[in-house]
Amino acid sequence: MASDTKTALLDFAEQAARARGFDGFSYADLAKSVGIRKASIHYHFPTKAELSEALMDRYHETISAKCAEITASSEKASDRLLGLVNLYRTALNEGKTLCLCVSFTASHQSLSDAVNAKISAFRSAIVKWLQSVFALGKDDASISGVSEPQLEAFATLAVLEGAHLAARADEDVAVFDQAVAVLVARCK
Amino acid sequence: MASDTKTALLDFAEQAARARGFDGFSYADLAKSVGIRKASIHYHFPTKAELSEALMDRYHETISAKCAEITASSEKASDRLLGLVNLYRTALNEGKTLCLCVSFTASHQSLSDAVNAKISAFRSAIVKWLQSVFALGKDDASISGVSEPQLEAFATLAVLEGAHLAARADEDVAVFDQAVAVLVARCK
DNA sequence: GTCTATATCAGGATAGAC
DNA sequence: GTCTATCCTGATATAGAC
Repeated sequence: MASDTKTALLDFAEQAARARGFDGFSYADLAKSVGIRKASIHYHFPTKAELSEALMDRYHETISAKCAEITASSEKASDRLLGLVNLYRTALNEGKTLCLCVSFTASHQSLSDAVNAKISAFRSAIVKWLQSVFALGKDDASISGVSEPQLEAFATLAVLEGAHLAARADEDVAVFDQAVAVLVARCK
Repeated sequence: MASDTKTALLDFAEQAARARGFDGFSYADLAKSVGIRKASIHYHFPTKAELSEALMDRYHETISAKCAEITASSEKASDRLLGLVNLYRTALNEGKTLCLCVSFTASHQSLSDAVNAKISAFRSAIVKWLQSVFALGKDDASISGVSEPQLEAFATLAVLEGAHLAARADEDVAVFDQAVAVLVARCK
Protein backbone atom coordinates (compact mmCIF):
# COMPACT_ATOMS: atom_id res chain seq x y z
CA MET A 1 0.00 0.00 0.00
CA ALA A 2 1.13 3.53 -0.76
CA SER A 3 0.66 5.01 2.69
CA ASP A 4 2.61 2.18 4.26
CA THR A 5 5.60 3.02 2.09
CA LYS A 6 5.28 6.67 3.05
CA THR A 7 5.18 5.79 6.74
CA ALA A 8 8.12 3.44 6.37
CA LEU A 9 10.07 6.21 4.66
CA LEU A 10 9.29 8.61 7.49
CA ASP A 11 10.25 6.00 10.08
CA PHE A 12 13.62 5.26 8.54
CA ALA A 13 14.30 8.89 7.73
CA GLU A 14 13.64 9.89 11.34
CA GLN A 15 15.97 7.24 12.70
CA ALA A 16 18.65 8.17 10.18
CA ALA A 17 18.31 11.89 10.82
CA ARG A 18 18.56 11.37 14.56
CA ALA A 19 21.55 9.06 14.24
CA ARG A 20 23.49 10.92 11.56
CA GLY A 21 22.00 14.40 11.11
CA PHE A 22 20.22 15.93 8.15
CA ASP A 23 23.36 15.86 5.99
CA GLY A 24 24.21 12.36 7.11
CA PHE A 25 21.51 10.37 5.36
CA SER A 26 20.55 10.15 1.72
CA TYR A 27 17.74 8.95 -0.50
CA ALA A 28 19.98 6.02 -1.35
CA ASP A 29 20.07 5.01 2.34
CA LEU A 30 16.30 5.23 2.62
CA ALA A 31 15.80 3.30 -0.60
CA LYS A 32 17.90 0.46 0.71
CA SER A 33 16.10 0.41 4.06
CA VAL A 34 12.60 0.50 2.63
CA GLY A 35 13.27 -1.74 -0.34
CA ILE A 36 12.43 0.54 -3.26
CA ARG A 37 14.63 2.50 -5.67
CA LYS A 38 15.71 5.95 -4.70
CA ALA A 39 13.92 7.58 -7.64
CA SER A 40 10.65 6.22 -6.26
CA ILE A 41 11.06 8.16 -3.06
CA HIS A 42 10.59 11.37 -5.01
CA TYR A 43 7.02 10.29 -5.70
CA HIS A 44 6.27 10.49 -1.97
CA PHE A 45 8.61 13.36 -1.11
CA PRO A 46 9.63 15.40 -4.16
CA THR A 47 12.54 17.04 -2.32
CA LYS A 48 14.53 16.34 0.80
CA ALA A 49 13.30 19.67 2.16
CA GLU A 50 9.70 18.47 1.94
CA LEU A 51 10.64 15.19 3.58
CA SER A 52 12.22 17.02 6.50
CA GLU A 53 9.16 19.23 6.88
CA ALA A 54 6.98 16.15 7.11
CA LEU A 55 9.42 14.73 9.64
CA MET A 56 9.16 17.79 11.89
CA ASP A 57 5.38 17.92 11.59
CA ARG A 58 5.01 14.33 12.64
CA TYR A 59 7.57 14.72 15.42
CA HIS A 60 5.80 17.77 16.82
CA GLU A 61 2.49 15.94 16.89
CA THR A 62 3.96 12.83 18.48
CA ILE A 63 5.73 14.66 21.28
CA SER A 64 2.79 16.95 21.94
CA ALA A 65 0.58 13.91 22.31
CA LYS A 66 3.04 12.34 24.74
CA CYS A 67 3.16 15.52 26.80
CA ALA A 68 -0.62 15.56 26.92
CA GLU A 69 -0.53 11.93 28.08
CA ILE A 70 1.93 12.79 30.83
CA THR A 71 -0.26 15.68 31.95
CA ALA A 72 -3.33 13.45 32.00
CA SER A 73 -1.71 10.62 33.92
CA SER A 74 0.17 12.64 36.56
CA GLU A 75 -1.25 14.90 39.23
CA LYS A 76 2.02 16.13 40.70
CA ALA A 77 4.31 18.54 38.86
CA SER A 78 7.32 16.47 39.82
CA ASP A 79 5.84 13.38 38.19
CA ARG A 80 5.18 15.34 35.04
CA LEU A 81 8.73 16.64 34.93
CA LEU A 82 10.11 13.17 35.53
CA GLY A 83 7.86 11.93 32.75
CA LEU A 84 9.48 14.32 30.29
CA VAL A 85 12.97 13.45 31.49
CA ASN A 86 12.15 9.81 30.89
CA LEU A 87 10.78 10.61 27.43
CA TYR A 88 14.11 12.18 26.49
CA ARG A 89 16.00 9.33 28.07
CA THR A 90 14.14 6.80 25.96
CA ALA A 91 14.69 8.86 22.80
CA LEU A 92 18.43 8.39 23.27
CA ASN A 93 18.25 4.72 22.27
CA GLU A 94 21.27 3.82 24.40
CA GLY A 95 23.16 6.85 23.10
CA LYS A 96 22.72 5.95 19.45
CA THR A 97 20.21 8.66 18.49
CA LEU A 98 19.56 12.25 19.45
CA CYS A 99 16.05 13.60 19.54
CA LEU A 100 15.08 15.04 16.16
CA CYS A 101 14.98 18.57 17.50
CA VAL A 102 18.60 18.52 18.69
CA SER A 103 19.81 16.85 15.53
CA PHE A 104 18.00 19.28 13.25
CA THR A 105 19.02 22.31 15.28
CA ALA A 106 22.66 21.36 14.77
CA SER A 107 21.94 21.01 11.03
CA HIS A 108 20.40 24.49 11.02
CA GLN A 109 22.40 25.83 8.08
CA SER A 110 21.43 22.95 5.79
CA LEU A 111 17.71 23.19 6.44
CA SER A 112 15.02 25.15 4.66
CA ASP A 113 13.51 28.20 6.32
CA ALA A 114 10.25 26.30 6.63
CA VAL A 115 11.86 23.53 8.65
CA ASN A 116 13.77 25.93 10.86
CA ALA A 117 10.51 27.71 11.60
CA LYS A 118 8.94 24.41 12.60
CA ILE A 119 11.86 23.71 14.92
CA SER A 120 11.36 27.05 16.64
CA ALA A 121 7.66 26.35 16.99
CA PHE A 122 8.37 22.94 18.48
CA ARG A 123 10.76 24.46 21.01
CA SER A 124 8.20 27.05 22.02
CA ALA A 125 5.60 24.36 22.57
CA ILE A 126 7.89 22.32 24.82
CA VAL A 127 8.91 25.41 26.79
CA LYS A 128 5.29 26.38 27.25
CA TRP A 129 4.45 22.92 28.56
CA LEU A 130 7.46 22.96 30.91
CA GLN A 131 6.51 26.41 32.13
CA SER A 132 3.09 25.17 33.21
CA VAL A 133 4.74 22.23 34.97
CA PHE A 134 7.03 24.54 36.95
CA ALA A 135 4.16 26.88 37.76
CA LEU A 136 2.30 23.91 39.19
CA GLY A 137 5.47 22.74 40.95
CA LYS A 138 5.66 26.06 42.73
CA ASP A 139 2.08 25.62 43.95
CA ASP A 140 2.10 21.97 44.91
CA ALA A 141 5.69 22.18 46.21
CA SER A 142 6.63 18.94 44.50
CA ILE A 143 9.60 20.58 42.77
CA SER A 144 12.08 22.29 45.06
CA GLY A 145 13.58 25.74 44.58
CA VAL A 146 11.42 26.95 41.71
CA SER A 147 12.19 30.54 40.76
CA GLU A 148 10.54 31.99 37.67
CA PRO A 149 8.63 29.19 35.86
CA GLN A 150 9.49 30.48 32.39
CA LEU A 151 13.20 30.69 33.13
CA GLU A 152 13.12 27.25 34.74
CA ALA A 153 11.49 25.97 31.55
CA PHE A 154 14.20 27.44 29.31
CA ALA A 155 16.93 26.03 31.54
CA THR A 156 15.30 22.61 31.72
CA LEU A 157 14.98 22.22 27.96
CA ALA A 158 18.64 23.24 27.69
CA VAL A 159 19.70 20.64 30.26
CA LEU A 160 17.75 17.90 28.54
CA GLU A 161 19.20 18.71 25.13
CA GLY A 162 22.70 19.20 26.51
CA ALA A 163 22.42 15.90 28.35
CA HIS A 164 21.45 14.28 25.06
CA LEU A 165 24.57 15.64 23.39
CA ALA A 166 26.81 14.52 26.22
CA ALA A 167 25.37 11.01 26.15
CA ARG A 168 25.74 10.87 22.39
CA ALA A 169 29.40 11.85 22.68
CA ASP A 170 30.13 8.77 24.76
CA GLU A 171 27.28 6.66 23.38
CA ASP A 172 26.34 6.00 26.97
CA VAL A 173 22.95 6.66 28.54
CA ALA A 174 24.55 6.83 31.99
CA VAL A 175 26.06 10.16 30.97
CA PHE A 176 22.52 11.46 30.40
CA ASP A 177 21.55 10.37 33.88
CA GLN A 178 24.50 12.19 35.41
CA ALA A 179 23.65 15.40 33.58
CA VAL A 180 20.02 15.43 34.73
CA ALA A 181 20.71 14.17 38.26
CA VAL A 182 20.51 17.62 39.86
CA LEU A 183 17.21 18.31 38.12
CA VAL A 184 15.78 14.92 39.08
CA ALA A 185 16.87 15.47 42.70
CA ARG A 186 14.60 18.51 42.89
CA CYS A 187 11.56 16.31 42.32
CA LYS A 188 9.81 15.23 45.50
CA MET B 1 54.78 31.41 4.58
CA ALA B 2 53.72 27.83 4.98
CA SER B 3 52.64 27.94 8.58
CA ASP B 4 50.52 31.02 7.96
CA THR B 5 48.55 29.12 5.36
CA LYS B 6 48.10 26.27 7.78
CA THR B 7 46.84 28.61 10.48
CA ALA B 8 44.50 30.32 8.04
CA LEU B 9 43.13 26.94 7.02
CA LEU B 10 42.50 26.01 10.64
CA ASP B 11 40.85 29.37 11.29
CA PHE B 12 38.46 29.11 8.39
CA ALA B 13 37.81 25.42 8.99
CA GLU B 14 36.90 26.08 12.60
CA GLN B 15 34.47 28.85 11.69
CA ALA B 16 32.94 26.72 8.96
CA ALA B 17 32.65 23.65 11.18
CA ARG B 18 31.00 25.66 13.91
CA ALA B 19 28.58 27.35 11.51
CA ARG B 20 27.68 24.37 9.33
CA GLY B 21 28.90 21.18 11.01
CA PHE B 22 31.55 18.70 9.92
CA ASP B 23 29.53 17.57 6.89
CA GLY B 24 28.65 21.14 6.00
CA PHE B 25 32.01 22.45 4.79
CA SER B 26 34.36 21.20 2.11
CA TYR B 27 37.93 21.64 0.93
CA ALA B 28 36.49 23.75 -1.89
CA ASP B 29 35.05 26.19 0.68
CA LEU B 30 38.36 26.42 2.49
CA ALA B 31 40.28 26.87 -0.75
CA LYS B 32 38.08 29.80 -1.70
CA SER B 33 38.42 31.40 1.73
CA VAL B 34 42.18 31.01 1.99
CA GLY B 35 42.95 31.74 -1.64
CA ILE B 36 44.66 28.55 -2.75
CA ARG B 37 43.43 25.60 -4.78
CA LYS B 38 41.71 22.78 -2.99
CA ALA B 39 44.35 20.23 -3.99
CA SER B 40 46.93 22.31 -2.13
CA ILE B 41 45.09 21.86 1.13
CA HIS B 42 46.01 18.19 1.08
CA TYR B 43 49.64 19.17 1.47
CA HIS B 44 48.83 20.63 4.89
CA PHE B 45 46.08 18.18 5.86
CA PRO B 46 46.15 14.96 3.82
CA THR B 47 42.63 14.00 4.85
CA LYS B 48 39.63 15.75 6.33
CA ALA B 49 39.91 13.44 9.32
CA GLU B 50 43.39 14.74 10.06
CA LEU B 51 42.18 18.30 9.65
CA SER B 52 39.42 17.74 12.18
CA GLU B 53 41.87 16.18 14.62
CA ALA B 54 44.06 19.26 14.38
CA LEU B 55 40.95 21.37 14.90
CA MET B 56 40.04 19.57 18.11
CA ASP B 57 43.61 19.66 19.41
CA ARG B 58 43.85 23.39 18.92
CA TYR B 59 40.38 23.94 20.35
CA HIS B 60 41.17 21.95 23.47
CA GLU B 61 44.35 23.94 24.07
CA THR B 62 42.65 27.27 23.47
CA ILE B 63 39.76 26.65 25.82
CA SER B 64 42.00 25.12 28.49
CA ALA B 65 44.14 28.24 28.38
CA LYS B 66 41.08 30.44 28.74
CA CYS B 67 39.87 28.43 31.70
CA ALA B 68 43.29 28.80 33.29
CA GLU B 69 43.08 32.55 32.68
CA ILE B 70 39.69 32.70 34.33
CA THR B 71 40.99 30.77 37.32
CA ALA B 72 43.98 33.08 37.61
CA SER B 73 42.00 36.29 37.37
CA SER B 74 39.06 35.41 39.65
CA GLU B 75 39.10 34.59 43.33
CA LYS B 76 35.44 33.83 43.78
CA ALA B 77 33.84 30.67 42.40
CA SER B 78 30.88 32.69 41.14
CA ASP B 79 33.17 34.92 39.08
CA ARG B 80 34.82 31.86 37.56
CA LEU B 81 31.50 30.34 36.65
CA LEU B 82 30.30 33.61 35.14
CA GLY B 83 33.57 33.76 33.23
CA LEU B 84 32.84 30.42 31.58
CA VAL B 85 29.25 31.40 30.85
CA ASN B 86 30.56 34.50 29.13
CA LEU B 87 33.10 32.45 27.17
CA TYR B 88 30.28 30.33 25.77
CA ARG B 89 28.19 33.39 25.13
CA THR B 90 30.94 34.97 23.06
CA ALA B 91 31.49 31.74 21.12
CA LEU B 92 27.93 32.02 19.85
CA ASN B 93 28.81 34.93 17.55
CA GLU B 94 25.31 36.36 17.75
CA GLY B 95 23.81 32.92 17.22
CA LYS B 96 25.71 32.24 14.02
CA THR B 97 28.16 29.62 15.34
CA LEU B 98 28.05 26.84 17.89
CA CYS B 99 31.11 25.96 19.90
CA LEU B 100 33.19 23.33 18.13
CA CYS B 101 32.43 20.71 20.76
CA VAL B 102 28.65 20.94 20.28
CA SER B 103 28.95 21.02 16.52
CA PHE B 104 31.26 18.01 16.38
CA THR B 105 29.24 16.05 18.91
CA ALA B 106 26.21 16.37 16.67
CA SER B 107 28.36 15.18 13.74
CA HIS B 108 29.46 12.18 15.81
CA GLN B 109 28.66 9.55 13.19
CA SER B 110 30.71 11.28 10.47
CA LEU B 111 33.85 11.67 12.55
CA SER B 112 36.82 9.37 12.98
CA ASP B 113 37.27 7.46 16.21
CA ALA B 114 40.30 9.59 16.96
CA VAL B 115 38.29 12.80 16.81
CA ASN B 116 35.46 11.37 18.87
CA ALA B 117 37.99 10.37 21.51
CA LYS B 118 39.34 13.91 21.55
CA ILE B 119 35.82 15.26 22.02
CA SER B 120 35.30 13.00 25.01
CA ALA B 121 38.61 14.11 26.46
CA PHE B 122 37.68 17.75 25.97
CA ARG B 123 34.37 17.25 27.75
CA SER B 124 36.08 15.54 30.65
CA ALA B 125 38.48 18.45 31.00
CA ILE B 126 35.70 21.03 31.09
CA VAL B 127 33.71 18.98 33.58
CA LYS B 128 36.75 18.63 35.79
CA TRP B 129 37.33 22.37 35.74
CA LEU B 130 33.65 23.05 36.51
CA GLN B 131 33.74 20.53 39.32
CA SER B 132 36.55 22.41 41.03
CA VAL B 133 34.63 25.67 40.59
CA PHE B 134 31.54 24.22 42.28
CA ALA B 135 33.64 22.70 45.05
CA LEU B 136 35.05 26.15 45.71
CA GLY B 137 31.58 27.66 45.42
CA LYS B 138 30.39 25.39 48.18
CA ASP B 139 33.22 26.61 50.40
CA ASP B 140 33.17 30.33 49.65
CA ALA B 141 29.37 30.35 49.40
CA SER B 142 29.46 32.48 46.27
CA ILE B 143 27.27 29.99 44.39
CA SER B 144 23.96 29.18 46.01
CA GLY B 145 22.45 25.75 46.48
CA VAL B 146 25.44 23.66 45.49
CA SER B 147 24.77 19.95 45.91
CA GLU B 148 27.36 17.47 44.63
CA PRO B 149 30.09 19.40 42.72
CA GLN B 150 30.54 16.71 40.09
CA LEU B 151 26.83 16.48 39.33
CA GLU B 152 26.60 20.27 39.24
CA ALA B 153 29.44 20.24 36.73
CA PHE B 154 27.71 17.74 34.44
CA ALA B 155 24.47 19.70 34.62
CA THR B 156 26.20 23.01 33.96
CA LEU B 157 27.99 21.81 30.83
CA ALA B 158 24.65 20.45 29.62
CA VAL B 159 22.92 23.78 30.23
CA LEU B 160 25.63 25.70 28.43
CA GLU B 161 25.55 23.42 25.42
CA GLY B 162 21.77 23.24 25.39
CA ALA B 163 21.60 27.02 25.59
CA HIS B 164 23.93 27.18 22.62
CA LEU B 165 21.61 24.99 20.60
CA ALA B 166 18.54 26.97 21.57
CA ALA B 167 20.20 30.25 20.61
CA ARG B 168 21.35 28.75 17.33
CA ALA B 169 17.79 27.66 16.54
CA ASP B 170 16.58 31.25 16.66
CA GLU B 171 19.92 32.85 15.75
CA ASP B 172 19.43 35.02 18.80
CA VAL B 173 21.87 35.39 21.67
CA ALA B 174 19.04 36.55 23.94
CA VAL B 175 17.76 32.97 23.92
CA PHE B 176 21.09 31.87 25.38
CA ASP B 177 20.72 34.42 28.17
CA GLN B 178 17.25 33.15 29.02
CA ALA B 179 18.47 29.55 29.19
CA VAL B 180 21.34 30.33 31.57
CA ALA B 181 19.44 32.89 33.68
CA VAL B 182 18.68 30.48 36.51
CA LEU B 183 22.34 29.42 36.64
CA VAL B 184 23.57 33.01 36.60
CA ALA B 185 21.12 33.95 39.35
CA ARG B 186 22.84 31.47 41.66
CA CYS B 187 26.05 33.50 41.45
CA LYS B 188 26.50 35.94 44.31
C1' DG C 1 54.07 24.67 -1.45
C1' DT C 2 51.16 25.35 -4.96
C1' DC C 3 49.53 24.29 -9.34
C1' DT C 4 46.57 21.67 -13.25
C1' DA C 5 44.35 17.74 -14.33
C1' DT C 6 41.95 13.88 -13.23
C1' DA C 7 39.96 9.80 -10.82
C1' DT C 8 36.23 8.14 -8.25
C1' DC C 9 32.25 8.26 -5.99
C1' DA C 10 27.84 9.86 -4.10
C1' DG C 11 24.47 13.41 -3.61
C1' DG C 12 19.56 15.17 -5.14
C1' DA C 13 16.64 15.38 -8.89
C1' DT C 14 14.09 14.49 -13.52
C1' DA C 15 12.10 11.98 -17.73
C1' DG C 16 9.59 8.64 -19.37
C1' DA C 17 8.37 3.49 -19.67
C1' DC C 18 5.52 0.15 -17.34
C1' DG D 1 3.67 3.71 -7.56
C1' DT D 2 7.70 1.91 -8.96
C1' DC D 3 11.01 1.17 -12.32
C1' DT D 4 15.50 2.17 -15.40
C1' DA D 5 18.34 5.44 -17.11
C1' DT D 6 20.43 9.64 -16.91
C1' DC D 7 21.87 14.49 -15.61
C1' DC D 8 24.36 17.62 -12.98
C1' DT D 9 26.81 18.88 -9.31
C1' DG D 10 30.07 18.62 -5.72
C1' DA D 11 32.68 15.78 -2.53
C1' DT D 12 37.53 13.71 -1.10
C1' DA D 13 41.63 12.41 -2.85
C1' DT D 14 45.84 11.47 -5.99
C1' DA D 15 49.55 12.16 -9.69
C1' DG D 16 52.82 14.68 -11.38
C1' DA D 17 54.55 19.30 -13.31
C1' DC D 18 56.54 23.61 -11.71
